[in-house]
Amino acid sequence: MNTFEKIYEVVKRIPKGYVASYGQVAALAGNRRWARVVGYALHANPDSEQIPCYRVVTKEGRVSEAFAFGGSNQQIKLLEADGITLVDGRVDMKKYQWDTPELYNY
DNA sequence: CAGTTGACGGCCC
DNA sequence: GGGGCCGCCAACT
Repeated sequence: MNTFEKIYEVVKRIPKGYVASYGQVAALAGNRRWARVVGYALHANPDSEQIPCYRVVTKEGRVSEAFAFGGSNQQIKLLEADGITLVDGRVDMKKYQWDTPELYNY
């Protein structure tokens, strides 16, 4: 399995109602230094239907402006549809960060 | 094959 | 708390 696929597998495990930071996804994918690679991988998102890349935000809870299919506006909308409240365009990481990834470590 | 790029993160002002 | 700088690693050209 290549690096991108590892990253996608992790993103797919993010539970509804939570978000994960790029660094967190990178760590779960195998290397915490892949934060930038995660961003790259999600930009190249091959399957937006199965990969909830909108649940991945920066450590500050900020969404990307170059969101693949509708801009950050669309991403915010999707997050709110998951029950996540955005304050000033940001997610409250303290509340919504995916803090139990081990429970989803199949 | 070598240099550049980027949906980032940490550290320092 | 916000802005800038540097390091990081795979993909791209």
